[in-house]
This record gives sequence, structure tokens and C-alpha cells, in this order.
Amino acid sequence: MKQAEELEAPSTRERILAAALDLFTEQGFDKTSLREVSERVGVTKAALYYHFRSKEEMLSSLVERAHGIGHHGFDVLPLFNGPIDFAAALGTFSALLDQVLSNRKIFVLMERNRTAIEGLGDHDPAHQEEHRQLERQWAEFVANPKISLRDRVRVSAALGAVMAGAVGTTRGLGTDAPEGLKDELLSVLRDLFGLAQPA
Amino acid sequence: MKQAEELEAPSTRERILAAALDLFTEQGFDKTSLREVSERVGVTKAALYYHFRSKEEMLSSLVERAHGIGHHGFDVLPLFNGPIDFAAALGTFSALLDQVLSNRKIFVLMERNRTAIEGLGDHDPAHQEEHRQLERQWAEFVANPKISLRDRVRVSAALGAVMAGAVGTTRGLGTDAPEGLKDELLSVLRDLFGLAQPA
DNA sequence: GTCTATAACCAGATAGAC
DNA sequence: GTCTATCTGGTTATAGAC
Repeated sequence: MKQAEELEAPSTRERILAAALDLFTEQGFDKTSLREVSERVGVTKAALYYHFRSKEEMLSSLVERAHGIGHHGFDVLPLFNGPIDFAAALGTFSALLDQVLSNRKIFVLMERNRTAIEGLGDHDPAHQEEHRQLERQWAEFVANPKISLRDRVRVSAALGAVMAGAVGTTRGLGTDAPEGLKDELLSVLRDLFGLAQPA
Repeated sequence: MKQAEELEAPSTRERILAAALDLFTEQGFDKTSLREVSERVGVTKAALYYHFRSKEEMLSSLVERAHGIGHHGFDVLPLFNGPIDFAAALGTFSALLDQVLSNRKIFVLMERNRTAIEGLGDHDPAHQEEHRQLERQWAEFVANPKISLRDRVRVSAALGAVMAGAVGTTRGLGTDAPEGLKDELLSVLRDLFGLAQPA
């Protein structure tokens, strides 16, 4: 995510990642061979192995960025252990929304390659641990009996709505950044959380 | 979905599908080999080929049921070509919700194997055609300029909320049918659609 | 830093006996 | 309807030259 990427000539490594991102998203991780990636980049298959230990490390590198985002968003989950402060939750979701909107491509990749990403830790234990923890936190939240079913469903629905709105729209519209989408989704969140709409 | 399945001894074919459903969901379609499926069922790999032409046909058979459901739900989409009648939409989503809740396992499978299902038509053109049409209808709806952005976002968010609520909850809670979940999600939909909550 | 060549492997699928 | 045995093909990954 250094800004230099778009100014300098992109390094081979970056070009590989860009090609992999597109192919993994279009065809799926498992159905994309390294041969295809190398052909698109214009290097040989073996050259990929200079830059990445394995195919999984490519996926790993791509998903890494999104993990930081999820981390920030989900860090607050353990704090929810009773009636939810929806005004505060709106702030969290708003920040999450920003991140998702400005990293749409990666979130589409993740949405479409869930199983591949989950089974990723075999060669990358650190990554797996981070992922497992996120999953566990969410599972615990969803099943937490100290929180009313209503509140859990609302938060869960909010997450689904944000993802569907931000990611689902992207697929239909290509790579457009739809004007006003963020405001509409914030409005959705307020309705979901029982908060007043601003003038 | 014949009721007999649970009363009679399940046929080999059904046992294969059940094992495949579990394995495909847990590990992903691509990472599950026919050897694993055959071992779990207690037959040999070759025996699978008596019941199914290919691995893809297994997935195809599993997803078939859900397609009918999506079909009914999305059939109404082309009718949306202006301001949306949210009271009517609530009925559609309510029916969809029923179907998703009573077929959770298959929807989890679909959520986690999107790319595999999309690339499925190579050996099954009829299936592909149905899928493509569903995708197209949705894409057209999402991008339809005759419908206000607000309304499109609301419908999109509603779909995401229903799926997240019904499917996401399932993974956390195993195969439980959470009491009251449906009512909570209907309530979410009413808020999303600007409809009054019933007494 | 990129190539050629090849290793090593395992998947999906088929043929034909029983 | 299920088995044994086998084929074919593409995949990831490595060794070592340039």
C-alpha cells in the first residue's frame, strides 16, 4: 500500500500480485494455475518461485492487508458483552465501511475464496492463527447469551448489509466507485441500529 | 427432498451426497478429493462414478435444490423497474427467508464455494444457463438507473442481512435452528424497508 | 533475477472383471 | 452395483545453468 506503487514502474513482485488478484477473483484460487499467472505477467512459471515460496504465499500476501482491517473492526467485539451501544457501533461500522470501499477488490477476492483462505495456514502458521482468532471472536459474539438475540441479529445483519452493499455492488458495476453509496449504507446502518437520521 | 429419505435406509447415492455436502462445506469443493468422499461413505472411488458422471455433477446435484429457491425469489426482480413497493418486497424476502432457514446447510455450501459453483457449467450447460441468468438479473437490478440508489441499496442490504443472519448464525451455532431468529430478521427487514413493526 | 528442464505427485476419470 | 487396476493429464515445486 505504499503510494509509490502507482508512480514508479511496478516491480515484478507487484505485477505478479496484481495478476494473481485478478485471476484468483475471476476464476477462483484453486482453478487458477501458476502457469496462467506467469503468462499474464510475461514471465515464466519458475520465476514466480523467486518472488514467492508457494502459491499459497501469493494469496497470503494479498489477504494480509484486509486482515489488518478486519482486526480493527473486530477488536471491539469482545467489548460487546451486554446491551449494545449502537451509537458507538455505528462509528465502528462506518470506519469498516470506509476500508471496505477503498479495498473493494480484495474484499471481493475474499468473498469468493473463503475456503481457500481458511485452509491457508498450512504453510503459514502465523496467518492462520490470526484468522482463527477472528473467526472465534465472531463465533463467540454470535452465540453470546448475555447479548439479546435482537442485538446480535442486528449487528450480524449490519455486517451482511455492509458487505453486500459494498462488495455486491462492485461486481455489478465493475470497478466503479458509486457516488453516494457510502451515505446510503450509513443510512441503512442507522435504521438497523434504531438511530435517528441526520437532517 | 422426498420425505422417504429419513425413513428408509438411505440409498448409496444419498449417502454420497450427504458426505459430499459435509466435506465440500468444511474443506471446500476443490480441496476435497473423491478419495475422501469414497472413504467416508465406505465405498471405493470408482463406485462414485456409477452414481455420478463427474465430481462436478455431485456439486450440481446439491446446488440444484437451492437454485429453484433463488429462482422464485429473483423472478420478481425484473418487475422492479421504478420505485419499489417495499410491502410487496417484504413478502418475497419472507418467503426467501423461510427457504434459506430450512435449507441452511446447502446455503452455507454455496456461500463457501462460489467460484466452484460458477465454473460449474463446463460439464452441465443447462445448469450454467440458469445460473448465468440469475446473475444477470441481479446485475441489471443493481445497476438499473430507473431505480433510485436508495432503493437498490436497501434491497441489496436486505439480501445481505438475510443471508448473514440465516447462514452466518448457523456456522457459529452448529446446526441449531435458533428460536426467534426468523422474527428478528423479519423485523430487520421492516426497518430496512421503512415499514411499521406489528404490535 | 530469470530461464530450462525435470522431478514428484495426485487428481479425476475409464475399462472391464465380478 | 461395486471392485481392481490403470491411464492420462496437469499441477506444484525444485535444481541448477545463464
